[in-house]
Amino acid sequence: MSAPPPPPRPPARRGRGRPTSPVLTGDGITAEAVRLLEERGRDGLTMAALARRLGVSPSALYNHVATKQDVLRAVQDDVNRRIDCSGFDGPPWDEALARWAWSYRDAYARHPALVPIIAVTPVSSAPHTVAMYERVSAGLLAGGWPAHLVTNVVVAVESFVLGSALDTQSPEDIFDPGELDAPTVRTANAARPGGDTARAAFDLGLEALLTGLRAVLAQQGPQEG
Amino acid sequence: MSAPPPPPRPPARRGRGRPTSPVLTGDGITAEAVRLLEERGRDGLTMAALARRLGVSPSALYNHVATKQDVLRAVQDDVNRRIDCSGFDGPPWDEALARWAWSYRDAYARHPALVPIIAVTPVSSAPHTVAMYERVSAGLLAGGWPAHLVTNVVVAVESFVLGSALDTQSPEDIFDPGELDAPTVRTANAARPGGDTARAAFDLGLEALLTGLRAVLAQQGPQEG
DNA sequence: ACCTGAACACCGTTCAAGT
DNA sequence: ACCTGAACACCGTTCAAGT
Repeated sequence: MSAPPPPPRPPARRGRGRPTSPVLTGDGITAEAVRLLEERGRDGLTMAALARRLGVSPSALYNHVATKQDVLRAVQDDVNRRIDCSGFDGPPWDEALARWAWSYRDAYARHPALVPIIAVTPVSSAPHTVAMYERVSAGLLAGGWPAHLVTNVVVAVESFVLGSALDTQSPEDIFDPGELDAPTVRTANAARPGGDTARAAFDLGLEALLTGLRAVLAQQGPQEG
Repeated sequence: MSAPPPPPRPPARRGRGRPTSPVLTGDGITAEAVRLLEERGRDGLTMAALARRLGVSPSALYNHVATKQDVLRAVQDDVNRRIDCSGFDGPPWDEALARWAWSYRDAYARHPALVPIIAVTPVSSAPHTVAMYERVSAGLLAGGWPAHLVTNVVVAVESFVLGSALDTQSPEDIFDPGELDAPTVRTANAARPGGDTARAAFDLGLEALLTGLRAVLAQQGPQEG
């Protein structure tokens, strides 16, 4: 058998004979990866799929990123950039924290695949992520929190937010015991109001968490400003 | 080239000529999967690795499980079985909830790969998981919580627990801004006490959450018992 | 410097063939 | 009924070769 003719190629984007601007850039890869993740989900974001949408061969990506993990980190930073930290510029810390938490949850509800990554990824190469933490930390400090508790407050709220973001993905019947014997679970399910149940649970938990944090802060006594 | 001789095989576990008890069982696969996950982590749990440790070819597993997701679900239920719900048999609901939350967090800190799974997996084929929810729900109801809030309380605490379990996997320097400009983040990092920082954040958050939940319950007024 | 195409060492899963 | 071994359609990544 002779080799089949090469398949038709997408329109050439490169110049001929002389160096031109590169087809790919790091930012272009990140932007396309965000779209791909939103459209096709975690399993849809493959290096091959990403390359195809960029009109390039998979190996070309490796001139711009070292690994797929790199791409995910960049996507992450891009998502974090859009989280609303504006509350920390004026309103009281608890109100600001609530606004931040809602925005944070909504962002990761759209990108649940990123949850296991942010929990583990160092922040040092993610400028927008660092900027977010800077604003949140400054707001808490200005709100009267002692410096030694600031990071723990951030981590506690963040843990609740990320867990809640995962919960938004759960199917409606997740607590249906099926054939199994669980009368109280059935009772609680039946009594739970319909609608956006993940939202109701987040609302309850966030209110409780903030109430408790206010109590903790009140026990600390006034801080130096 | 002639085919190379077959490699030496592990000691035969099967009888000859007559039907014997099968090499594999669903429970045996689950138990080995738990060990593999603990020893080699998420990426170490492959169907091929699982089969090798069971002395069997990968395709043999598919006589007992439909997909790898099945294996993960069974592992999950096995992990949930060991979570401590004993508090709900006597102590007040808030104390019981705290004990449950700590035990739950510790279990998933050992199995962070399962976190994205439990958040999304229906409970109907997981008997130990249902039994856990049954005890927790009954304890909250007995503790005075109105039925329509029970599931939301469970989900809120669970979200915090699972997010915190992921946080236990974060590297020590996760908040180090590196070259980036983030003075308040630096201040907060420096003031944060060393030791088990994930534990300190969980402790703070859980205390706050429980304080807030007590306040929510107090507003509800007494319930029918 | 940046891209292509072939290749490598894996995945999870299917299926005909054996006993 | 339950296992083997070959095969399939993928992965992420590397690398020599081209311009």
